[in-house]
Amino acid sequence: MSTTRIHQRFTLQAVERLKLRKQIETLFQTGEAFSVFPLRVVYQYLPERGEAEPSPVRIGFSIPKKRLRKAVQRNRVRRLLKEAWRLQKHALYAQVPATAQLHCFFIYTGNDQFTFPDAEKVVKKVMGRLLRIVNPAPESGQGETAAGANA
RNA sequence: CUACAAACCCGUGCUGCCGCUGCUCCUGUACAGGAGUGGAGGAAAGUCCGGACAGCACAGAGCAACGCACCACCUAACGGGUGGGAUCCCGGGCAACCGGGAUACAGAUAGCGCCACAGAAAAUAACCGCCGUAAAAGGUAAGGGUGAAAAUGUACGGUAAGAGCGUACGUUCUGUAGUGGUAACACUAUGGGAGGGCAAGCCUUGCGUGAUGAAAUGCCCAAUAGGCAAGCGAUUGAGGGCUGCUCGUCCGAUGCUUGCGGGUAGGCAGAUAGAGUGUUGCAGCGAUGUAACGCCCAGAUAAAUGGCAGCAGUCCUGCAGCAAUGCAGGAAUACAAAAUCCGGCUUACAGGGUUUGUAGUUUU
RNA sequence: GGUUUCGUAGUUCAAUGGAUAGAAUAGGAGUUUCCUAAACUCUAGAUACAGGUUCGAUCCCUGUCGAGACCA
Repeated sequence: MSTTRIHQRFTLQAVERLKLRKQIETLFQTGEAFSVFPLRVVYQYLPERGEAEPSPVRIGFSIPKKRLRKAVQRNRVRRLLKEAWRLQKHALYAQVPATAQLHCFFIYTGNDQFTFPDAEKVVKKVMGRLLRIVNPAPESGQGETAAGANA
């Protein structure tokens, strides 16, 4: 299966990113969200995916112009986030079932004081939340969140 | 050599690991893997101008609106640039003049409007004064304080007192002629006229502009219904054709408008070889043009060009050294990233280089 | 990517090119009250920045900076 072929490589290819306007709009209309400063994460858990979707997760990044006016600053933050996600994504990929797909969007709400260690730390925290959403522990009540995303 | 100013140029490099993306080739299965090779800027920025390009009627006329405003040249074009003229400012010089800088530099004699306070008066002037007279009426603008600005400066004549009222020399506008210059303009001669300022108040004159912008535009695929209701209209023309109005003109009947309900919104082209760029020669004071030879130099689309580490470079500081330089330290290493593409302008910018000019110091 | 509007006290708004930029509210001090509120008195506080036109600029012009709104 294609999932296993890209399993252990630290890549971030086109099929692993959110690229379709329609997918993004449904994500923002029906998805749920939580915040881990300086990120706001919008996600949606899809229990089924088509044949043309080899990746278990599709990810998107957005840095609003409100706080970071210069394009250079926004590019810098987006690239740091992409890099941190690229190096940590396999923990999540291993937990998503082969038939499901998670759509996920990161919105940056901080200022321009942002370095690569910061990005690694915050992505690690977000990863912990997403792992509980995808694979809820039996004793916790996180299962209804995934059920709500199905509707 | 140092400091300052101006113009122009540069504005990090190498290695390792992990990634993104365009093109070519190879391997297999739509897609993936491998190899090779390209992958942000001087401002890519602000969006302030000008174009290319695109469809829109042949993109047609008038008004309105908007823009520009000394002259010539450059340019695809420009509100940009180059050279020149005029005026003003600064420095030097006794002066002629020299050097540098600035200029939205058409018109105030087309008209309207405005000019606070003060002042008699702020633009068809008359308070004091002067003349005049018995007193008035009247004449007058030399002198007076105010104010940013006060009715052409000086001299002589003239007069009751005065006044461009007259004359001369000036200031300034303008006509004509001559000389120089492509021209703006300068100089000379001569005629005529005017007398406050503001046109970045309205405006007048001359010149120019079709508006809309790649979310333009064309094509393919998917989806679909020839849906329901109301209204208008069918050559006596509903409605429309991308500028605000008018005209002209064109299209126009399975048509148009409104409401309800429903569907699609994915991809390709546009889109990266061009007013391109490097070197040398020639023409020109210069902007620039031209010839030969060489080069190919981003093309993404929820949006690539990155992350981490090491070494070096440049700069600063300290120490050693006559010097070249060496050693140590430094979170000093900027401003900022394409979004159809070009030409400008403006703004931001650590540090460095070249040339020219000015000033100072040292040596010969 | 493009179009467009606007910047005045801490805040909401005024101000034909003309003296010291005005008002409400918020702030500070005081009077009143046993204390607070209300009321009254006093007080400090601003033309986004840089040039230009003009005798004189919040106003007119130019350029920056900043804040919004709109266009599928």
